[in-house]
Amino acid sequence: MTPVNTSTADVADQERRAPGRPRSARADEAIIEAVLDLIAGGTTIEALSIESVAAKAGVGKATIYRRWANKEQLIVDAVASLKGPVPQVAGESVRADLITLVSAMRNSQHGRAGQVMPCLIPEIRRNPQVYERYQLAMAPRRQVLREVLERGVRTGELRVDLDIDIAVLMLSGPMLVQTIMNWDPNLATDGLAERLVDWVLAGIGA
Amino acid sequence: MTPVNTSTADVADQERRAPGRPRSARADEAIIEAVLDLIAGGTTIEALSIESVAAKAGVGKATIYRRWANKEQLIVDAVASLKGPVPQVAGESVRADLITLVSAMRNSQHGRAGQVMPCLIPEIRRNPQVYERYQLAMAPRRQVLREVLERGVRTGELRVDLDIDIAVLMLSGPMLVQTIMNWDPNLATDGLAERLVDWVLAGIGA
Amino acid sequence: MTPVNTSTADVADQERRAPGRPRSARADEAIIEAVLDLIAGGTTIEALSIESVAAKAGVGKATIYRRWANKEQLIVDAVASLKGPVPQVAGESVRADLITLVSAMRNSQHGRAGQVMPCLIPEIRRNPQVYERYQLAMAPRRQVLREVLERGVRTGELRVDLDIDIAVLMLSGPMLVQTIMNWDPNLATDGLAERLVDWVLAGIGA
Amino acid sequence: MTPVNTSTADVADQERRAPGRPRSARADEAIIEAVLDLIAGGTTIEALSIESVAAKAGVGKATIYRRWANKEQLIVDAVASLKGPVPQVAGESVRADLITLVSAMRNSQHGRAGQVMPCLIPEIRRNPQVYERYQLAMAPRRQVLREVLERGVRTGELRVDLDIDIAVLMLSGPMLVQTIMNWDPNLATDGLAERLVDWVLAGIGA
DNA sequence: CGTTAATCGAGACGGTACGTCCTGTCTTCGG
DNA sequence: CCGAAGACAGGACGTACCGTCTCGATTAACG
Repeated sequence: MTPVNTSTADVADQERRAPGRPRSARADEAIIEAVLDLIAGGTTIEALSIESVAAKAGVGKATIYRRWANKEQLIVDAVASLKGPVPQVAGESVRADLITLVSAMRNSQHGRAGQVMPCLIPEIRRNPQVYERYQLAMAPRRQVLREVLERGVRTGELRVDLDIDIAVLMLSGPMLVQTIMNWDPNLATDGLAERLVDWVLAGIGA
Repeated sequence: MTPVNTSTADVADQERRAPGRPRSARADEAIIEAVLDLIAGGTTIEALSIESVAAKAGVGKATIYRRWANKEQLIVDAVASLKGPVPQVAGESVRADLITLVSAMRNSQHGRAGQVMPCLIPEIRRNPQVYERYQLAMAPRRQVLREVLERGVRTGELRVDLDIDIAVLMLSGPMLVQTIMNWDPNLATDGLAERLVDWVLAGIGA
Repeated sequence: MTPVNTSTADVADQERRAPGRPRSARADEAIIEAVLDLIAGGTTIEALSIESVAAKAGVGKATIYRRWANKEQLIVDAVASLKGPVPQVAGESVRADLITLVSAMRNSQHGRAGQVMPCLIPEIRRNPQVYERYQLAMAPRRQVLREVLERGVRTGELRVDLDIDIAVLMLSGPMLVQTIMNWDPNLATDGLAERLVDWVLAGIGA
Repeated sequence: MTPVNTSTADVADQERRAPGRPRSARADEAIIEAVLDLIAGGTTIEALSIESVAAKAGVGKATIYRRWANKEQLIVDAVASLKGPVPQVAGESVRADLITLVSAMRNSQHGRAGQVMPCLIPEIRRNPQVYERYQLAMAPRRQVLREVLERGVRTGELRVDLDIDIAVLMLSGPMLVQTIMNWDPNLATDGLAERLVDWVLAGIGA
């Protein structure tokens, strides 16, 4: 109905520009920045009101609603905008690379991103659009992890019959539940990456 | 100030009953049922309004606020009410017991509980009270897992230098992220417990 | 749909009171007072916002909308509340009584009522409900005028074939257009009542 | 600041035309027509939005604001555009001429003009500019009435001590309040002009 | 005949108010 | 004292307009 989020970028492949005054890129930035500042400043995600975002960004409410249909869409976009760069690995030993990646996973949960992501979990479950967007943002990170594992199989550092999917899950899952939900309060996250990787490599059998 | 959650059950050890009309147990049940029905029926946790709960339960708003201080407390209690029994293990092989427990973890995420729990994650992070309550509910389940692992170390089925905390995290984390967030959409959860347990036992090193 | 303006006074003839907390009489007064104060304070009738009324009255917006469906209804009620008492006549000479009544018509257009009434004319024309209410408020005043004229006919001070309706219109119309619209800017309203009554009594024919 | 209402017509006496593209006369007409259509179509004057006018006229909002500073100015111009011709009198008897003029007053309140004029009363009271403009539009009509009355005094048809100002008010006021506000719902406006003129000529005294 | 400049339509901009909904508290009555 | 019912002050929602602005395109007269 309302042409929400039909930014000029989306029609960049067409020659013709939309009629009327084009949307302000400054407004886009100001709104996203306001969302992130407010959340980082301690505002709960459900206490985050569009009105406060508009006020903080120095923007009319309509300017927000012209771009995003609701709060969730806005927050998802805001979060997507602060995903740091995909972590790079040294490529020497598989163990070192895995530790790098698992540590990066922990670190990405600090700062602004870490405040916001857990709040999106209910939305991820319920809204397929949000879920898809989340998977899209995660894909390159997961791919790096897969490549390290595949390299390990090739170089003989890892078992030849390794199921990559399960291995990715085994390396990501524990660190995520620990950082996101503080799963085991007695477990420090500081040296956790090394311990996890070593145990995963060795297994726990006798 | 307001005697929130001072239900008759909490003062059952006292001889003296409170004066006046006792609280209706039917109201308690109706309210909890209304919350669970609404959430299972697709209502977002932040879209869940006390007014709709009161209407669905056929109860006045004050009757709810007399028992719970706010929405979160109510939801936590509602969720706590549907925790199934702590899973029992056969006690024969460690591997079989672990599979039983990890599968139980998956199954508990189906039905109404599975709909509700992920919605609490933001609350768990923010509200220490909710977090404590959640840990309390999880403790017996985790304890069963620990005991199985400890038994495995004693019987020699598991390595003697096993770090129980890490092992618990490695067994719980992957299953949780997969069931709660649908972490890897290409990964079926059906035989996942066996595969996870086997990989954890064996490790992925060459 | 919403039970607007179903105040307790309207069901006073019924024995049974409405369930729930009764509406606050203090809120009623505060709202009406706020409207009148704002208008008297120079606020245009179309610039008068429900939000400003609520703020001035120290009342939630919902408390206003619970009683009045829209701004016009509210203003009409506010105006109706400040209609002064129906003017009393001495009853000696018809001329003196007519002057009293026509002067009262002028005076009622001063102060707060005079600021508001003209603003309602568009509404009076368009909204039958508002029109009816206006006629109701005017009826007793018009009745007094009719009675003076009828008495004049009986006592022989006025012509026996006098058309009362036309006479009322002739006495009211000129004063109203002059006070409401400032019809003739060169015409003072000070001694106007006497001049009008005398000319009406005498006619302008040779 | 903004050159509002500096239409080409206003500078017609200057030799030099303004540089750039001249204003579109079609836009002027379309805007005025849109205003009148909307008001005649039942839109309240305060519900009349510039946006709806622009949409109906197929014109940009700026094209309206370039010509009129605000809504009131626009409406006043729109109303002024539909004033009919000043009524002409036969010049035979004063009574017949007065009836003609008073009837004309009634007729001018039918059609679009009659729908619009009452809506301006609040504006007339508040805005001196609007009031002046209104008086200007009324002046020629009032002048015709004055001339008939003065002629009546000269020819002896009216009393020599007639106060023309009061007489004009007495002839205009009743008809206006009756047609504009439907002052007395039991009074038909059909033969009203004759009855009013006759009563005014005769007076109501014994 | 190309420049210049004000116009056009369209529509985004920062705001304000709308009327609705919900929050957590309160105030009434009857059980 | 508890129950339902519902009013209370407050505040966010998403919509509609306000009056201003910025676009690319159009349209004359001037040079």
